Amino acid sequence: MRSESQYRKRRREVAADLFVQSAEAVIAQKGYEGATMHDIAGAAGCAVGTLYLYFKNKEMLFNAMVTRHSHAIADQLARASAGVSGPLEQLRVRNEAMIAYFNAHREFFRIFYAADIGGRANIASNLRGSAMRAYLESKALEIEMARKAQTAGLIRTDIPPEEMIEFLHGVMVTTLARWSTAASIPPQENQKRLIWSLISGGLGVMRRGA
Amino acid sequence: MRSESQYRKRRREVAADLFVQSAEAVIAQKGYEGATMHDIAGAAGCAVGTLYLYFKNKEMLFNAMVTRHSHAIADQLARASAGVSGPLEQLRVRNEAMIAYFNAHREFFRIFYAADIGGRANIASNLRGSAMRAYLESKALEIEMARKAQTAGLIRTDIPPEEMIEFLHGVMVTTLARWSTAASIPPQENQKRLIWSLISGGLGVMRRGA
Amino acid sequence: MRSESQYRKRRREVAADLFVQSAEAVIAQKGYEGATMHDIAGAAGCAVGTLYLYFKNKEMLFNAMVTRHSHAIADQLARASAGVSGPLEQLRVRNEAMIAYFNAHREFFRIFYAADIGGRANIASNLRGSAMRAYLESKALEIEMARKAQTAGLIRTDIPPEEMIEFLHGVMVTTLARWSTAASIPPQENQKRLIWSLISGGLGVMRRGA
Amino acid sequence: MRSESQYRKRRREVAADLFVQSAEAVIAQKGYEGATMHDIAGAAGCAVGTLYLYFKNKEMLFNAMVTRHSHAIADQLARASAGVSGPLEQLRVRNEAMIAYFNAHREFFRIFYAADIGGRANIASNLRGSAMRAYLESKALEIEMARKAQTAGLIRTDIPPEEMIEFLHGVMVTTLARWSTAASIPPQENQKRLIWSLISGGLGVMRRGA
DNA sequence: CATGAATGAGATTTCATTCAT
DNA sequence: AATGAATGAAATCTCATTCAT
Repeated sequence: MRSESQYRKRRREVAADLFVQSAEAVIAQKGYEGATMHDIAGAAGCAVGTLYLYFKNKEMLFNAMVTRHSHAIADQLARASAGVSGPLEQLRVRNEAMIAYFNAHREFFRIFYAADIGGRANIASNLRGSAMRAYLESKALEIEMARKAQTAGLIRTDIPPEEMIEFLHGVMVTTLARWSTAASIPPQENQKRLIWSLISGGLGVMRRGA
Repeated sequence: MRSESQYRKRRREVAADLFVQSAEAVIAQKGYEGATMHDIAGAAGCAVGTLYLYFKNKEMLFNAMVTRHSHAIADQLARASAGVSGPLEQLRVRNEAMIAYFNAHREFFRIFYAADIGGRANIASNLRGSAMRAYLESKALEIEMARKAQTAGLIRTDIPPEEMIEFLHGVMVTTLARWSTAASIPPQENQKRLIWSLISGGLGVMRRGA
Repeated sequence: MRSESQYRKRRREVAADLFVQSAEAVIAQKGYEGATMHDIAGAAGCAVGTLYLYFKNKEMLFNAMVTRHSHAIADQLARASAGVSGPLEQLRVRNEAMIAYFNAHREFFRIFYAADIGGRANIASNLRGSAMRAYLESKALEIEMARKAQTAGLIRTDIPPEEMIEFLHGVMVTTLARWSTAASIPPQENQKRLIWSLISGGLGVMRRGA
Repeated sequence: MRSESQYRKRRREVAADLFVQSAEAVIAQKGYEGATMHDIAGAAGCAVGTLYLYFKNKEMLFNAMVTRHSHAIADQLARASAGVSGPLEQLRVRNEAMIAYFNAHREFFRIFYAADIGGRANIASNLRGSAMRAYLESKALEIEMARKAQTAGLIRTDIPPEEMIEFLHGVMVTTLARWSTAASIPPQENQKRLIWSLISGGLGVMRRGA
């Protein structure tokens, strides 16, 4: 009885995952509005009606997609910075983990940034669920890291930590977004080095007296 | 005859401008797909059919919108950096001009970044017209400035100038985008100082030996 | 300007009427759920989208249909009983007017009784607008007539006037409903005589002593 | 073997009854089209597929529902009038039996009258099975009773017995239908008295000379 | 017998676009 | 030039029915 139910649950989970991935592929290519439920069903190899057995409507399917990635990313970042000491070093490895995740799920990023940055209110507003919570918690954590790094004299102190984290995300996001649509991409190690280098020192404007 | 034609052309231009602005307002609020031609006509105070006298279809109306801003921005940036000497200083004033433009046309930015960064292939691909050309020329100009700044020893040299300009744009874009949806925004002078400060020095990571 | 607007309004009214009539014909044949918007558009000789220019949705089209008839019936009955004196006589002519209306709009009746008597809560509940108001006012008027007829010693007094009017409606309704689906119908004068005869005296059960 | 089969048959009968009752409850609340097979299965505590083991499709389930009640009603009426002598008295007790049945199965009535009176052609037409036969036989019986009552001088003779029976049914049906949706209902004895009183004498219009 | 996941035809509704006035 | 009524393709979502387990 119990194991039967467990089996069912598992099967359902696997199927839902498949549908989310198909949706991802289609939406990445055609955009949210451009992707029809028929397209998605076609990509998943099922009938339209089947999608509605797993997701109440198109929006919920989209939400499920974002939620899954949000949680996965939060997990990855937490795992990456777990064994690391030093707030700046933590920020760095989190950044690298993010880049690694990006390289594994490039399609998702075009969608996410579209929704995140310019997004239509309706869609963006629906991220407020657990996905948004995970995102905000993750960000709060990093702001705390930045603050500690400032206190420890590891980074400049003339800019509030909130702005620093936003800056850090911004650099990563735009760079990844650019790569997500690019024909060729530098190897992952170079990506990490370049992005972190820019985050660390920006244009590296020389002091006049130097 | 000629002046008659000129007058006509001018009138047409003015009307088209009105429509583009109306479209901008509506699209900023409802997104590209969410904005109907009826909405836009309503906002402009004309009938739907009239829009089609000025733009072949919805996409061309969108294109016109982007094109106008692209050219306006290119103009503003060129004008700003005209009387300035020194490549780094030129980059800085261009950056400030961009921020000024943003503050004057905040609505447009949400649309543009959505289309530019994560955007639907269909729309993004349509930017290839004169808008894209203006954008690319402007970017090429700035890359050249960065290269000169490197040669002049004004900025670090371990990163190719192309990446530097992308970085510069990225920081500006994400910051402006964040502000474009924010409830309250810092005064323009602070915006300029903060953004340039981050672009110049990033997190300002301290050298160990220092 | 004014006359232009008047003309438009009139045209709209006429078109809406046509659509309502088409809807009526189709719904009478296939029932509310069975009648598709495509069917109705087909019957009206227009495209589906056109229906939505006149009615917000299927339900509002149905509502418009009922409302129009409700008002028309109330008008007819009021007109019929206007020049008549004597409460019982008034009830009789109203009854005849109803029968006349039925003969002119037989299709509508099958729909109305379905909605009125057994109807799905959703649809019935939407009759609460002006249609329901007209219906209830008309009924209240008749109850008052029945009361007066009792006071005047024209009809029996052992049954409350409310029940009498419900009875009167019931007899008329079921008889008309039966005829509305029947292959052949008695001539209108016979209809009136038969219905009123039954309403007046029922089965005419003889008193035992008689 | 035989008893085994008997047992099976009996079990099947019981299950079918349960399903019909569940369908009744759901349809009464949501209407025929509004009630989904899932709803009904849910109400019955079985899976959708199971319903299809007992009824070929939704329509047959509906038919089974009507058929069962038709037969039950016919039985009740026959039983009620069995020990009664006098055609008019038979009609009266049958009427009372009907009212009793109604009070025991109020939900069913809203459904039945909807289908019977205004009903969708598709459903109404499907009553032609044994349900319709039972109904028509019952009606024929009552027409014969009315004819006898006329011959015996118990009721008026100026109206054909067929019309009288239709009238009798009409009064009962509309009154019961009204009560089936009403918030409060008079006690059953009063129901019987009121309905029969109206059937017997209608409005009781006084002869002028009286 | 029972199950319920899967199917896909079909219904409602929207909206870019056209064209007669 | 301007209008806005009309169009109809296409999208979302529902639900009766089937069938492998």
